[in-house]
Amino acid sequence: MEYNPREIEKRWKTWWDDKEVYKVSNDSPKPKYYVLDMFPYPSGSGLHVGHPLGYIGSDIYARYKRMKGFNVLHPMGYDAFGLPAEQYAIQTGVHPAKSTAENIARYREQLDKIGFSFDWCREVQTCDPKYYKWTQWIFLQLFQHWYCTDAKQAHPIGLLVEVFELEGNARVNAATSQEVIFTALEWRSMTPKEKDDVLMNYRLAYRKTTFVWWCEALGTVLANDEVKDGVSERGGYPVERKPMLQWSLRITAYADRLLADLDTVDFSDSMKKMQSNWIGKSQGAQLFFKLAESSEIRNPKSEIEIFTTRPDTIFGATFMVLAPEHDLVKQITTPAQAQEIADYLAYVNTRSERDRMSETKEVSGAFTGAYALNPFNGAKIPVWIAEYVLKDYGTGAIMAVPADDERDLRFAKKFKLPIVEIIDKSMHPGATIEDKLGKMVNSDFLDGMEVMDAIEAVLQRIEGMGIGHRKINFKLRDAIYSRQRYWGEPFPIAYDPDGVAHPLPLSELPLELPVLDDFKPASGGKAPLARAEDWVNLPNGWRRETDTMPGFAGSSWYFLRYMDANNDEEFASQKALNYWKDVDLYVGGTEHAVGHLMYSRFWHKFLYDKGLVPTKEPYKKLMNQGMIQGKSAVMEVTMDGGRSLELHVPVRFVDDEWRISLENFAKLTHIDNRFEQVEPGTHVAILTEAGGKHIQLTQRVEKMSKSLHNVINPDEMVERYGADCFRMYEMFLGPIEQAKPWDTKGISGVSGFLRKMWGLFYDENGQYLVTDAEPTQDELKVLHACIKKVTEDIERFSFNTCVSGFMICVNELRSLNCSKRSVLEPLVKLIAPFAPHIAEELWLLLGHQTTVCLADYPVFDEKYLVQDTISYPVSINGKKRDLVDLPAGMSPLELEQAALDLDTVKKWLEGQAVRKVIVVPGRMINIVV
RNA sequence: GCCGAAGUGGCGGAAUGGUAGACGCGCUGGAUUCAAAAUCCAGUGUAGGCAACUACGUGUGGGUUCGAGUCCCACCUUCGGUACCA
Repeated sequence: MEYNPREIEKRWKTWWDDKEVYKVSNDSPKPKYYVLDMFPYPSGSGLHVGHPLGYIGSDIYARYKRMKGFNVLHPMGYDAFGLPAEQYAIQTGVHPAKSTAENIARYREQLDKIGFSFDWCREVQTCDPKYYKWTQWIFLQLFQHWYCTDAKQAHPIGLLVEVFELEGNARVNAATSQEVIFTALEWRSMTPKEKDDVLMNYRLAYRKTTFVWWCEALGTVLANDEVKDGVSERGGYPVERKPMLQWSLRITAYADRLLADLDTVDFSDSMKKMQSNWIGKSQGAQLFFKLAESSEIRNPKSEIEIFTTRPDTIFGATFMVLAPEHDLVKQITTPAQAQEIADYLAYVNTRSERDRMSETKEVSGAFTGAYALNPFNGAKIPVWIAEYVLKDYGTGAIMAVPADDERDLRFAKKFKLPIVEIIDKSMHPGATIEDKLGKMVNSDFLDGMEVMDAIEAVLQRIEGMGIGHRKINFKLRDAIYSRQRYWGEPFPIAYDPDGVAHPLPLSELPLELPVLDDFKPASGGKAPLARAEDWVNLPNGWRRETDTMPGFAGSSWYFLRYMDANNDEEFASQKALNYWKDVDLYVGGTEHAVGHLMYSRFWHKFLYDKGLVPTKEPYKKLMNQGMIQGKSAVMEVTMDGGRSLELHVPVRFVDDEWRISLENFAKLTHIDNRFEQVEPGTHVAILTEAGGKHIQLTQRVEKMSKSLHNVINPDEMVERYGADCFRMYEMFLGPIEQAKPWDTKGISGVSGFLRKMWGLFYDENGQYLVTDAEPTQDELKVLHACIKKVTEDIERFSFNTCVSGFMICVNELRSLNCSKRSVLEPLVKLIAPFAPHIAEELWLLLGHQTTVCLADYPVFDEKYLVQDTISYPVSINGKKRDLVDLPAGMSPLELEQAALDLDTVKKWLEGQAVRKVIVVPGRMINIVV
């Protein structure tokens, strides 16, 4: 009987489905283990070989844990709302629901071929109303809660209203954007709309006019992490800052906890670092600078509020800078400077974010004409505006200390502003401007103090004088939660004629998307939903919110839904939540480091505050899988006129020497119309030609992508080599967390290995070879060495070395001619997580009736690994000179003597005295001369 | 600029401070075949030598150690994150 993966794999897939082998119960005496993959967005181009890498790793681990006696939850689903389906709908008129369903079906088909042990009964699709009912519900919970910074947790908004009724907001410590203090009396006299506006400043989901990233091409607002390098992450379109009324989530309320609890989770250091940088906690002081009296200023009472981490440098503050968008700019600009400021603001407006980023060394700014007073010595300091101060960070205003800040220094030099030295760093040669080192000078009462002491001294003085206070600032900003798009969750919110936002009752959830046939954004920054007038306008005169939720809404809690995916009464039952608790192993790409992971950690903490989930963190351990890169074929062409072009040639047209024939080259115009510009020999100089019949191309390792024409389809690999082989080869490529190029050639090695393993059961004549004979010591040693290696390596997610361990084992069993049941049976169990189909088939051949997936994982026994002789390397001065087999159990002294007696050693020692001999029993012998 | 990860044969990669290059691809030679594919056997870091063997070898330069791919210091390169964060 020959190894026929196609036939075997098909049969076992059906068998697993029929027997519901992978169905998981929420009711089990076994310990739980939750293995989760980051669910995919089902794109139109299907899976390429890079996508399943993490899924295979997690599937191996899930299968391993199952055989180790755990009740393993290993689900899969789809992040199914999103822009591409909607863009596609705008272009083709195909409803996003339809194209998404088709893409999901395609993904499912591809995933099914690879033999994953997913429990598909628990599948979630974020665009399914049964699912987004609960996304909407959690949003409403956020809407109906505020964050109390005293209790360090979320409380119902009703509690806040009670306090307002009793005593106003003066003593409420909350994460809030409310700036005005009011009394109980003032509260009670507010109109409903005014009250709603106040409460909005406290809600965890709130509506506010904010400067947002507006993307004209996509017709929507984007979140910070959806904007990369000044363009939209999806599509690469330009974006601009624009003030708009938007829903936001107050993630900043949880900044401190999101940072602190990183210590409790098992993420890589780099991942933790990325998150803590994103949160960006800094300690300093918030303080106020009064404006100098002047009849030219419209509002001389104003103060400028600043944030600084270096209050000690205040005597070196020779000017102040406001962000161009700062509210005070209009009020304080003097008539004499009005034109200059207007010109500068106009200039800032023309600058795209990309311009701003590309020239960070170039400073620009304008003088407002106003002066502020140094609160300590009353010195008059000019107030400027400049691009380098950001509206969203701190208070949008700074005191500029050119002597101690590089940017301030550049600015001072350019605009000829004074520079006052305040820190003597002569004691610390090599210290940089950022180092908090040196002695204070020219600084009044701080003179002579070390920087660290001066910071504390000035903080105490500031608080004593009542001009400011200590403050912790975060870089993290609230997450913009509105998208002016169709294909997302509708907000379960309606506005009354006064514009007060009202939540929909639970009984009206899910609020389903209305059916539309035109998905283009409506005019004026309005979402497509505004077109569905019957849906928007309610009988009582209220209007529905027409924005939809962003991509991260559905993905912020999906891991909880898997625990109880078909529950219509709750997002998941408390019983299920308390059984599964949290994700033990989460596998996914690094690209979600700051987006998805932060949002879902935030939602989880909120649900924890509400007592709805039992754990503070959703993910115990995070594994990052590396990218599988493609090899693309690049043709560099120089057009007439010297313009050069880089074209990606589809790799299927490329031969082994990375060339393309002229014949195939001619076909390329049908694939990419850019090739129409390129005609060989005529108006194009092609880089290298080989023999006149081919064009030589350059190989480049880069991201696998449709546009680079270097995609390898997993279906083809499975079709040709089988799923088991594909799974093992993906693992064999290298460490799972590293990026590595795909090379189809190498797969034959794994394919040969599987056939060799099969060959232990059947010879080439189809003769069944397995016997019940007693295994020899050598055979048991080979087996147990493999059990030990594989088990240890699975535990540390080193799947590539597991595969080579299997290869070594099978090679050795072959050379021992071993086909004994007592050796092969454990081997089949051992390999089952990696190659489940062939394992089931061989398990059946060995006479078992039940699935190998639930067999006990083999345990290695040290006693088979003890060696009679040990092969000792003998070194002289650390250089290996000989190798000698010596009986195990020799004493160090005996080993030393045995080494010194060797001929090689004698030869090398000739004429030299032995100074020392180092013996590590079981390891090595080193002779020092 | 800052933060993080990584630099090992022709290639993917392996190596608790203790035999560098496991395993696989590729390549070379041989067996089988009319031939090819497939399969099997042997070899394969570089240089010199018929060989035994010798020298050199883990990005570069130093250091610690009996012994360094692994630890420490400085630098170079690549990749990822971040970007005027006060």
